[in-house]
Amino acid sequence: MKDIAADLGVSLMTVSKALRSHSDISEETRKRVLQRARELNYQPNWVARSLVMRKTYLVGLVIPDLMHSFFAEVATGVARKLVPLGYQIVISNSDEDAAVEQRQLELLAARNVDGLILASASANGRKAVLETLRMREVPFVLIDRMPPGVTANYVGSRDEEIGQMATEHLIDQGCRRIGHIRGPATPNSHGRLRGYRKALAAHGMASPDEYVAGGVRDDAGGYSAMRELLALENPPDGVFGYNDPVAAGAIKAVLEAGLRVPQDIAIIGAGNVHYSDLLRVPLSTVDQSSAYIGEAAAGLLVECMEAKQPPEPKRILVPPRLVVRESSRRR
Amino acid sequence: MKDIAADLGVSLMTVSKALRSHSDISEETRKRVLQRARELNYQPNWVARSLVMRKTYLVGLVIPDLMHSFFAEVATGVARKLVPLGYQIVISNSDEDAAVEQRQLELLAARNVDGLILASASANGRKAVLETLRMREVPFVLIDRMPPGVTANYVGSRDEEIGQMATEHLIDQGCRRIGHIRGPATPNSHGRLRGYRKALAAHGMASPDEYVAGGVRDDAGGYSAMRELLALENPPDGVFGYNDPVAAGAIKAVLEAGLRVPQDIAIIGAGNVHYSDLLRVPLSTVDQSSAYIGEAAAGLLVECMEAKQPPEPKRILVPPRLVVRESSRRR
DNA sequence: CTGAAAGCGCTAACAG
DNA sequence: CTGTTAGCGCTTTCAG
Repeated sequence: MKDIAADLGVSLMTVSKALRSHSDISEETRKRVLQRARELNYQPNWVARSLVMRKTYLVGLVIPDLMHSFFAEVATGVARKLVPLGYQIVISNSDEDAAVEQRQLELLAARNVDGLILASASANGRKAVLETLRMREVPFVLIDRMPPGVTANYVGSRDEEIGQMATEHLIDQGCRRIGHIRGPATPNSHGRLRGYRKALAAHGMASPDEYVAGGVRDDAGGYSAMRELLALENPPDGVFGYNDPVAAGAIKAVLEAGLRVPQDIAIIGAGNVHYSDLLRVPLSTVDQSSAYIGEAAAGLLVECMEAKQPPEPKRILVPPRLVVRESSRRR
Repeated sequence: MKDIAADLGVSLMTVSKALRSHSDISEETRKRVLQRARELNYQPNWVARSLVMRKTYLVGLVIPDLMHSFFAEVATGVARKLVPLGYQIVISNSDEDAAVEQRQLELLAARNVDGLILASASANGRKAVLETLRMREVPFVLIDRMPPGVTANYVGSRDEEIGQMATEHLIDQGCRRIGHIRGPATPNSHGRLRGYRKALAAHGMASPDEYVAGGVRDDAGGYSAMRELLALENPPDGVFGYNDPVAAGAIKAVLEAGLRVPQDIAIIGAGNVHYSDLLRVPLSTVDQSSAYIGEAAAGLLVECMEAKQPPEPKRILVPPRLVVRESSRRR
């Protein structure tokens, strides 16, 4: 900028204003400045600009696992919304580790990101994380995981409804002994479990404790949990898996045991990961609009970032949608 | 910082040095400063620090598609290497669009990222992108896609070897009419095709043009390309798909046609996406160590960022590894 | 061991 | 319409 100013014999301020098409600069000077800037291949220094403007156009996205198709989709949705507005995304993999997450959040805050989207790994109770953010007055939106008893912006799915929908569907397909492979000890997992129980109760069906296995989140976990279920005296004839990877692992176990899906055991998952259709048996699932969750969270965040006063926290719950494929189709 | 200094009756400089455990500060003052900093919940402002230090601890990662399991793995590898060193990652989805990519790169440069890792969407010929980076003197490492005729840091896989390995394997399994579903017009795709041809030639087998279909990169593309192959008078009995999604789509088409995999048609892909084992028929593949590619690229980048003089460009080619699963096991 | 001065590259506020 | 002054929050340099 200094160079441009010197070359043109104008002041630094004139250049600064011209470059940002500020109103009070004559058309002609502006053109000259822009011209020279192009010649010198000048690009404004965003670090300096951020410092004085107190705005970095950086948004932090903290998720537990990039490789999980759900979060990759969320990230894509977030980007789709934010990039056209000039923001860039700093991504952090917390690896399901609360300590890592905490450190990353502090770093992001120290970097003065304009906002944060967080799928917290420490969702189970620990609220310290959120305190930090509030103290620093960084606008933030939680996704997917909502620590109990906090009020904050949140975008997620209706877990109880997911569990109910999946279980109802299995009942509908004629399953009489329905099992569940549950997720890790998180609110999501509890919600889906609750939905599962509720649906069974509504139909006057039993839900023996031994039919609920797991506490897992990936295909390896689903595989071994399913093996436990298969070892029961009277194994289930329908299983609702916490998520699609778990359900996929379950299918693998069933087939390995020489049984058929869905004829002997019907299986349904949740999440509609993009490769569900390509699995051993195309997997029925409850879709939770992952990309849309990302977009909605980003939209909410933009509102917060643009508002002078922090607006009232909002909750957006995306309704689930049943996707029936071969793994549960019995009639 | 000003507050801490005032509270303690020392100068701003003393605080600054104490906080960074600079050597020439008495143990005692340091402790007092640290103490007060904790009380006030002080966090250094990285924007200001970046401005004066000319170092942001930000690394840009530009990839064509986060949802593609390969790039998600690469990103994970990059993070695993860089985060412990205090860097954070700004991620950019170019969506396979050269213009978007160009704009994002310029933004990242303007942000003064310390380095860049780039899987370029404009790999086919256009070198303008790289010129930009060199002009700005941002250290960068290319991954996965190498524009022809440039010398730059590069980490990727040996595509020709991948093609050869896959094809040899099919030959080995007794396939006599081997087809290929090729990828889009990129160096990678050409390399794999070349490897395919080379392997056939080495065994004195024909590679009729009609056996090479596609120009696709995802499962939908693989599906329709396979249907073309199946419509031939004398369809192949073994198919090498450009990547795993393509191969998975091909399997779907074969099964739908009432044929068996691998008995009627053996299929192999490349990339070893993490769900390969869960597909309709567990998919044989050529592993290209995606996460390792990310780590290696990050390592190379760190070298460049830390060097005073830009070091000689290096090329790292990760050797492929055959992973045999059911989709190609015929004996 | 401590601090005063200068400046990173830029912009907001106001004066000409 | 243009320019001057001050300062964003921090660090480097060098003098006490």
